[in-house]
Amino acid sequence: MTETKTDPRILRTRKLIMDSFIDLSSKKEFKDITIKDITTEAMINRATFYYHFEDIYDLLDKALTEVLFVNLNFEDYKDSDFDEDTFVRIFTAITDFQTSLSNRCHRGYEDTIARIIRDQLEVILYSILKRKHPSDADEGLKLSATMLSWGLYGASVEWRRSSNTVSPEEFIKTVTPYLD
Amino acid sequence: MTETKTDPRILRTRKLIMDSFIDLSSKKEFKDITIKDITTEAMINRATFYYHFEDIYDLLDKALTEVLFVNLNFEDYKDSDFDEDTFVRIFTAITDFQTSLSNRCHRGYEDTIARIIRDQLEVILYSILKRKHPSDADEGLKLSATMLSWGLYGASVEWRRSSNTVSPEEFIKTVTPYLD
DNA sequence: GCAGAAATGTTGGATATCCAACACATGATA
DNA sequence: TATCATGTGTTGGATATCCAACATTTCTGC
Repeated sequence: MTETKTDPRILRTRKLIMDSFIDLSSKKEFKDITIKDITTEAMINRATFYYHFEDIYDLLDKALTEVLFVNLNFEDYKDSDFDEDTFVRIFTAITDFQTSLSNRCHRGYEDTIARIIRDQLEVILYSILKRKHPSDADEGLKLSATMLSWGLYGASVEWRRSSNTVSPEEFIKTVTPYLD
Repeated sequence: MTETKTDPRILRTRKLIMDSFIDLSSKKEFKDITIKDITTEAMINRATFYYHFEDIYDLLDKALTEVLFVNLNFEDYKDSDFDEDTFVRIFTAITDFQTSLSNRCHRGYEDTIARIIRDQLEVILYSILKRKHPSDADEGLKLSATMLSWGLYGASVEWRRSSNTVSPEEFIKTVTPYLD
């Protein structure tokens, strides 16, 4: 393991910035949030922001990735099998994430959000597949993970379109019988 | 004015420490809270704690002073006269403060808390008296402030003893007619 | 009582953060 | 167009914070 622990100041500052950003984004449109707004709320210097993030889009990216990662709560089932329960939990995490975002104001960044969701899914799905088929070629596993992540994301879009007529659990369970 | 603005890192760190302490003190007895607990929660190094506070008693003192200061909300009436309304508001702030403390676990530190309350009151009362009688001797004003602060604190003890049979407002209004 | 563990304080060198200043871009106003 | 205000991004020197190590005190179990 390349375990090189990061300076706690870095963790703390990133957390302060991300928390402030998430907090602000529930009060303002993303386009109206300035870097000064964020650093003021976070009680850190503006220069320090640039020590951690390229720009505000980089922050958007990393903050959403972080939130989704927490939502997915990977630790809970990283050792479990690729069963229906795991599948349902992942799907529910996605829909929860999107619901929480719809309360904030990220209009115009749907494509960014979609990419973040698929990227995170891909990483997780690959690690599960890899454990199930340790000896298989990486290319095949990676492509499977990619396709599954697109599929899951697509399903979440479809679920949103059906506007809550059925719970995420019910929704995804209608397809799990066809997966193995 | 000797306005020398303090480094924002200092303000931020003190806030992190105090907030963590206040948070912890709602979950544990004061005597069971260690400095490591606080610094872990605050995400700061233990050595940094000692950069800001002598020890945990110093923190208790400063944290309670800060909370009481916020409760008193001095800015709101620092320009107002020493009328009944001001008097009632100060008294209410004290009882609110003590009520909030009774939910936390500071048993055994009643004397410390009492001293903090009187000290804060004294500062505020003196500034109000000084504005009302700018030309009077400081000794007299200071002694008046001291006596008033002891009196107000004593009234709050008496009010707590009467265990909520009457609101703080009603309680203190019964004596205001005798003050001028 | 005694030994081990855990908490308190302290220190010097390493590093993240701050500040002030700067150049540049953007948008509003006249 | 020109001007002013506001936001973005960058830099070098100053400073708060971190770390690891240490000595000391206080707690805990036997």
